[in-house]
Amino acid sequence: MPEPAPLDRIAAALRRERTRAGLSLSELAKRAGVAKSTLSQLEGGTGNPSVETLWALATTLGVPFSVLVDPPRPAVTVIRAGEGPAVPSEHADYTATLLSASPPGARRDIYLITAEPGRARDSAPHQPGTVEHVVVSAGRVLAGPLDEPVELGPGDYLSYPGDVPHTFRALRARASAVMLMQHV
Amino acid sequence: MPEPAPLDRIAAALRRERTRAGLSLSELAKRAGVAKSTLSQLEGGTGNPSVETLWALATTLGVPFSVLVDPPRPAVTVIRAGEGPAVPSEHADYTATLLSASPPGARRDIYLITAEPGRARDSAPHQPGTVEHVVVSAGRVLAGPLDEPVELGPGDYLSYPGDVPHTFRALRARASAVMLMQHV
DNA sequence: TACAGGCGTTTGGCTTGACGAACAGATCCT
DNA sequence: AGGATCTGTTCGTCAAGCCAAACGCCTGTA
Repeated sequence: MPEPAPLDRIAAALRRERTRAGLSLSELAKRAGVAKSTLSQLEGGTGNPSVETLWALATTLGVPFSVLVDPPRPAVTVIRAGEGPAVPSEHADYTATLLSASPPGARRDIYLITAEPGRARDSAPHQPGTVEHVVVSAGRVLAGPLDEPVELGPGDYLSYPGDVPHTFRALRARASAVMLMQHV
Repeated sequence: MPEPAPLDRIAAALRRERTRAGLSLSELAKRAGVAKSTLSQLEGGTGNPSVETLWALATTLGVPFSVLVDPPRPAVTVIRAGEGPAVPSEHADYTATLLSASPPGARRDIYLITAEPGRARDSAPHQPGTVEHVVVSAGRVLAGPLDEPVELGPGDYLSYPGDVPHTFRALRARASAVMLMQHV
């Protein structure tokens, strides 16, 4: 056994989301098409629901599936321009700063990219299913898959598969962009 | 019944992730502590796994739980500055453009925010567990939880819980920012 | 050819989740 | 008081998930 399933977290999440929706146990069970005995046991921490059951509950609660299995947690974080961990790069005229690393379950990283005009910054394919999102803040850039890059200006948005070779390059003047790297 | 559970998606995801990991069905079943007959049926689309079973498979595959229940998808998308669906707002000097809506499973939206100086744009709490990430592109803004907002300049990054009242306000001059709204 | 060892499938039995009904407690109304 | 109608719980039955073992298929090797 690699790791125990979070059955008690599911129980807690179910109670939490149900009360938030203002539903009684009976009502939720009825709407979801689940026996209220089943739901009662689940909220009690007893039981190991099938995907079908949990899916029905999640959809009628209007919450994504993983809310019921993944833990919560937030906080306020500020990273000032120029601060934050810089990602190593081959050449100095390109910097990527990691603003928010993928917490388990969120599967995405947020970077601030700044690049001087000149050499392109080509990237090897990432994990299959990875998608990158770019919003340009300043300057003009050429970005996207190596075989069909797109020219972007301030405010432009681009998303493309990250599991193929892709590029990022500042045109004319220094450029900056926010990049969201989304792992499947 | 509110909606059929994505049992065939789970089947497909299992096959996909397993082959990506370079594991045989037998090997994965062995490592996960699951009978290979069970896994075989699951990958065949037959069956309705319990949370325990699916959890064991997900963790040994090293992927988050929701990868197995939510769909994939990529593509190249460009939204030029000023285009894209604008989110309705109370007052006209604040615009939020939806760049990438949360595909089921990714649970995050990407917005481009522009605001004129003046009235603050306060938001009511979102779904519990929501986290917002802001990277300022231009101008100076005051953003964050209503009771402890933070002043930000170009390149600054801020993240804060979205499930409490929060605000966004341009100081002095027009400001723009990229906002990632991450649902749990 | 024969055999060993990998693969993914199908089969029978045990275990257990899901269901409906019966249950006790709490309001509320007559 | 006595229904009436909620709440959430527990119990017995049935269906189904899970497991181990046996099976057929293919590949490499003696």
